[in-house]
This record gives sequence, structure tokens and C-alpha cells, in this order.
Amino acid sequence: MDTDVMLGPVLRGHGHRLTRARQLVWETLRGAERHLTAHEIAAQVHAVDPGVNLASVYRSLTLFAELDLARESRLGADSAARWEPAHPDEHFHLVCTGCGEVSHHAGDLVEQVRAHLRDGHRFRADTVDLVVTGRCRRCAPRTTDAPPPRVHP
Amino acid sequence: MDTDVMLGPVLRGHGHRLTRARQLVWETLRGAERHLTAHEIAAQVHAVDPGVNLASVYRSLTLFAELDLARESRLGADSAARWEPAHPDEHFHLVCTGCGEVSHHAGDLVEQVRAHLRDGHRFRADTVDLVVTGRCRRCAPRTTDAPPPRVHP
DNA sequence: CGGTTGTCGCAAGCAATTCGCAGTCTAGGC
DNA sequence: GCCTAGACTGCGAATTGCTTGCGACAACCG
Repeated sequence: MDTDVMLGPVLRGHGHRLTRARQLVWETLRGAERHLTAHEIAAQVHAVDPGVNLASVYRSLTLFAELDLARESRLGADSAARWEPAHPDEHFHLVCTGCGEVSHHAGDLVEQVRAHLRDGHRFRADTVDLVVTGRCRRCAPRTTDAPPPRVHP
Repeated sequence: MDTDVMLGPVLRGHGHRLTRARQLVWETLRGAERHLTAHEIAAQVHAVDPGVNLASVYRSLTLFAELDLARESRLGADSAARWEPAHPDEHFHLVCTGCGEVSHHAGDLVEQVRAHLRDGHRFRADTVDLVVTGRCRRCAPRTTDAPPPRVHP
């Protein structure tokens, strides 16, 4: 995973400063295994430094997105945006309606989509957001009416 | 396009009533060529009957979604949800960053994705939301910095 | 080690969506 | 047709997720 970016130099290179808030947000984002909402990020940052404000978390995330360090996506019917560090590789999201887990997987699927659009529709694909909602292996056998306990509420 | 559903019977069949608000929302949705936000739908409904409240538009849309008559999707970084009548066929969305147009296309792409997940990841895909942002044929040559006039602001 | 001037924390503001409630209108029985 | 139960609605207020204005503060250049 190529998220081992030196945050300071990148920021400074664009005329920005490396601050505590940005550093903590970045570390949280990089350490996360799944996609986080701004509130989840803020909570983890607070655990380290309660002085960091939610607004600063949003501002940091927005800045990271501008610098292509992070990526925002809205998944499923969820109204809150979720964030992840930017990868060089294309991937797609799996959202489980059972446990609420959001994982992502790399694969040539996205490249296939891109090629299909370029050749068949003359549409120059910029970002391809492939969001699949359904039941993960663990939740698959259950019915929709009685979902198993959410592990990520 | 198989959106020629008799709204009344479907509603009544599920113990609901056919009201003016629901009828107008449904007609607006069916008559639309592109995906509409709740506010856009409300505006068009208002043009016919200003007495219909925004809350009722939301309630109608939610009900339609429950009955599989309509489908909600969140496209790109847009914070507002967009709605379309439900189709029998799977499709994917193309969102142009130039003119803002949202179109959708049917194709076997979605079925390919579904098969790939079932076979390769044991993930039972429920809905596949394939959102592609990029430049449509018309907007492709332009640069990102000076986008052409948005036709759907 | 200062001096700029980006950034931050805070609190107010905004947009999309939902909720509570009392009055209204649909559907079904007569 | 007419009547009644209760499903729906309009309204306004509440929630949620996010953004912004502003004075204080602290990174970074020299």
C-alpha cells in the first residue's frame, strides 16, 4: 500500500503547513483498515489529543483530498461521507448490509469498466466508483429481517 | 422502459392509499429523463399543486423505494440523494464533471461484476451501484479548470 | 529569535432530511 | 351515494452532517 507519504514535505510543497491536527488526521486515516467517517476520525484523533476540533478534521480531510492524499466517497444509503487514503490502484467497495462493514478490493474490474466506457461510449472516465451492497460471507445466510449485530454501528 | 406501473393498485395491494401527493411525485419521477433530487421533484410537483409539502415528497419517495418502485442513489460527492424510477434491468451511472449531466446505461457490465463477486469473493451482491464520473463526449476536450456551462446546475 | 500569515478552536450557520401532531381525505362497508 | 376508521398530509421544529467567519495562536522563513 503506497500510503507512506511524507506529509510535511507534500504540504509544504504546496504552500501549506504541517500542523498537529493534520498530522493526527493523516495518521488515523493511514492506520485505518476500513473507510472512516469524519466523526470516527475525529473520535480517534480526540483519543490522542482532545484539543483538536471537528471542524479541523473536516478541513484537513478536504485539504488532503485536494492534494490527492485522500479520497471521499459516499457509500450506499449512508448520508455521511467516508474517507480513505488515496491509493495508486483502482478498487471497488463492498458494503455489507448485515454488519455494516465497508471493505474494498483491488482488481481489474475497474479497469475493465474504464475500457468499456472508453471504447463503447467515448466517455473519458475520471473516477470509477463501484459500490456493491449485499451480504458478506459472514452475514450471507441470515435473512434481511433479522440482521446480525452490527460490528461497526 | 418498464415504468408503466399502475400506481394505485400497487399501493392498495400493500395496504397503502393513492393520494394526490404520491400521484404527482410518481408522475414527475416517471416523466424525468435524468435523476432528480428531492428538491427538484418537489419543485415540479409544486408547479402543478403548490399545496404539496416537501416532507410528503420525501415520504412518498421513501415509500416508493420500499415497494421497489423507485431507487435512491448518491452520486459523486453530491450531498443530496437523487431518485429515479426502478428499472428491471441493471445499469450504471455516468456523471459528467463538465456539464453535470447524469445519464445511465444498461449493459452486461453490472452482471459481470455480480458474477465476479459471487465466484471470487463469496459476496452475495444485493445492489450494484456503479458510478463513473468523468467527461462525456461533449465535454471531453475541455480542461478541468475551465468547465463549460452546466446545463443542469 | 522574531515576524508573517497560514491554521485552529469555537460557535453560529446552512442544507438535506426526518419527526410530532392535529386536521384532512381515501377506501371500503353499507 | 354517504359515512367512518385511520392512513396521510401540511406545518414547523428538530436532527444530522458539514461549512464558514473570526480573533487567537503557532509553523516556517530568514
